[in-house]
Amino acid sequence: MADGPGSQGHGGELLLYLTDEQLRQGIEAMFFAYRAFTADPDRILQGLQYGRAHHRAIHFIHIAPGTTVNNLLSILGVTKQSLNRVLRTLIEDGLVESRVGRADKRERHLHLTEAGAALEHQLSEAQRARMRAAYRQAGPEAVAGFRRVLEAMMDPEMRRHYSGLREARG
Amino acid sequence: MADGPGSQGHGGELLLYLTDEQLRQGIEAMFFAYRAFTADPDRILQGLQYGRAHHRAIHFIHIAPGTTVNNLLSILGVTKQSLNRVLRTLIEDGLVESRVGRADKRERHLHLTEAGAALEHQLSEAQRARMRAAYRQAGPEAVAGFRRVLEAMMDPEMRRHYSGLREARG
DNA sequence: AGTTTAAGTCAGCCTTGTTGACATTCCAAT
DNA sequence: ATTGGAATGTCAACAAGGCTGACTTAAACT
Repeated sequence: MADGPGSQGHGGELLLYLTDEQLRQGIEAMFFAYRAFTADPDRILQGLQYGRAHHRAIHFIHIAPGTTVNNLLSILGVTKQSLNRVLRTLIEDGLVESRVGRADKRERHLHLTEAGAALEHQLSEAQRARMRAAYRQAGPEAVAGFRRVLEAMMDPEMRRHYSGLREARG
Repeated sequence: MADGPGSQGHGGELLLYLTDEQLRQGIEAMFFAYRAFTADPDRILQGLQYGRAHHRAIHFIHIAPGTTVNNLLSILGVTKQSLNRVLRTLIEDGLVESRVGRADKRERHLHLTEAGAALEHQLSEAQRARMRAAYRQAGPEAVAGFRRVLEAMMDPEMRRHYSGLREARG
């Protein structure tokens, strides 16, 4: 505990960044950063009838237009009952469109309407603005490290859903 | 969208890491990584009667033993009613001790009991294990960048509560 | 003495997660 | 053609953990 990260002990940086104290600081940084990261969209959604769950659904429908409910379920990691409640209000409010599948008519393919895309843009722009500012402040090398650590932290199954890898490494 | 991060266009890395697509990938990486990051403690708490709210309280009481209820409130960013519900069960279950302040008897100073410290260690070790693995995989330079970006992303008021800065820069 | 502050409590509401049971629709295999 | 299973949707009930508002108690400040 007394051995802070600034210490220039014999171990050098190669080992020092793995001390419990360093790890604890990383844990706390994740907590505070994630809180800030969700704060802006939360503020926007507060005015409407929506919450974070709606944001997540809108985001992933935007990323993967035409995705099925089942696929969205596995990405979001919630029950179909939870997702359905959210999805129903979004469809009722005309933000999301549910199209019956052609090949498999049991499936519903989800798309954003124009209004849905507009809200998506508003929400994501708020998040992008914060991330853009953080990226600018930290610099490109820090950003590369940031991404590497986050990717290493994900569960392998979740990494499958993570579109960043497809684009970045493809 | 067609311009992935791997593209070696004329802009070079100095500008390319600020494209909307890059930012979107950062946003998604935060989402999936944070989910993984909280999954392990959540699993442990599921067996007990506790949730993520209890974990947060235990964490910050561990970091700042003797902290007052009001201080904890401002760190966690919840209402006293919400915190009180959590705190009450932790005190009843003998994980947290509430001591009347000496200088100001209105204040209650919070401490973990031995049992509380044991649970804290179990929870934080699960998180440290994941972070340690990610840090190892990404390397020290990536870790430094990771921390820089997270710190830049925090709200300034939250940065006050963030103990990493005190230790790292002090 | 009167006001403010710290903490706690009660009641009620909302969002978002959970189970379990069940209906419908459709594909696919027998 | 019928049956089995998969995908979807719905109803009901429940819990965690946020929130607001109103109110009390005790202590400290002015």
